[in-house]
Amino acid sequence: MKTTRNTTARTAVLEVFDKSKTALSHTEIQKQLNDVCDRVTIYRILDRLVNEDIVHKISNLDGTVKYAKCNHSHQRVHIHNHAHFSCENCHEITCLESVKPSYIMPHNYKVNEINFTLSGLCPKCLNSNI
Amino acid sequence: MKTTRNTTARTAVLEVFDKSKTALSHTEIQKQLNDVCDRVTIYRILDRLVNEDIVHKISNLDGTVKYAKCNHSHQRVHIHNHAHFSCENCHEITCLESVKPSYIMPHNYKVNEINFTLSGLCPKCLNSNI
DNA sequence: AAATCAATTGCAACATTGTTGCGTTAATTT
DNA sequence: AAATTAACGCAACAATGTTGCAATTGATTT
Repeated sequence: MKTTRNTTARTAVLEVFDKSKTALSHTEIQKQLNDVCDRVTIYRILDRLVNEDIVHKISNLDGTVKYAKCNHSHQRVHIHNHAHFSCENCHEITCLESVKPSYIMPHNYKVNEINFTLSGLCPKCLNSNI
Repeated sequence: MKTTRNTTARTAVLEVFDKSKTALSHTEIQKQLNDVCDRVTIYRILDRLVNEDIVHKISNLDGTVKYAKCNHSHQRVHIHNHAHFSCENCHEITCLESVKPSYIMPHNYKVNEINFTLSGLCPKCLNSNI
């Protein structure tokens, strides 16, 4: 079977996530890593982290893709059904762990996953900007 | 001021939308158009149609972008706050006009737009596949 | 500690998707 | 029919993501 290894690049990526309170794009991670490893390696590390359920992938409204570390230390099984907030001003994406939408589906659909993204102004920009 | 023109390419794109019951990607539209116009032209037409509120743009979970014609003939003001369903099997995206999530936001956020995408199996694949 | 094995990496090359500038074409107005 | 300018085609570019392969390195075994 495949075992996963703790490489320096992987550790560096995880450290970047720990330092950040918001979700990060591949490019943002690359800039913070400052040539620790190749561009391609970051893509592969992110793929692995997503598969291992350590990081989750967020597709934003504007087509950008970001990644955030999951905080599900206490949960056995982890479902990414929380909401994300995307700020139109500073473009930061934050997880709204507490926001879980309720909805009623038509019959004959089997829902496996939901993605709920809200956009607008985050508290920081709402206060400073107006 | 800028006026919008009814060109053959634009008409052709709108016809493709009318023929389709699901949301379409740029590539899908291009294939159906069969060299009616250039690739770039399709991008520009789609941009315009989105601006004119005739078509809405859907960013999918997997990062793909699709477009669908709005049906809001009867409404004065149109808000795209309905849900979309993305089938994991056939990859079709359909608008779930009736599904509107309810949710409670933390304070200090100003929500301007929401994107609610569900994925799983659509009725067609749910019946035929299993 | 050295050998082994496979997971991981770097590099180069490629694919896809979307954008921009500019000269030309054609839809609409007069 | 002529004038105006929105829309177009083309070429070139940019961003993002993928793939193949040889070299490297982390973990395990001897």
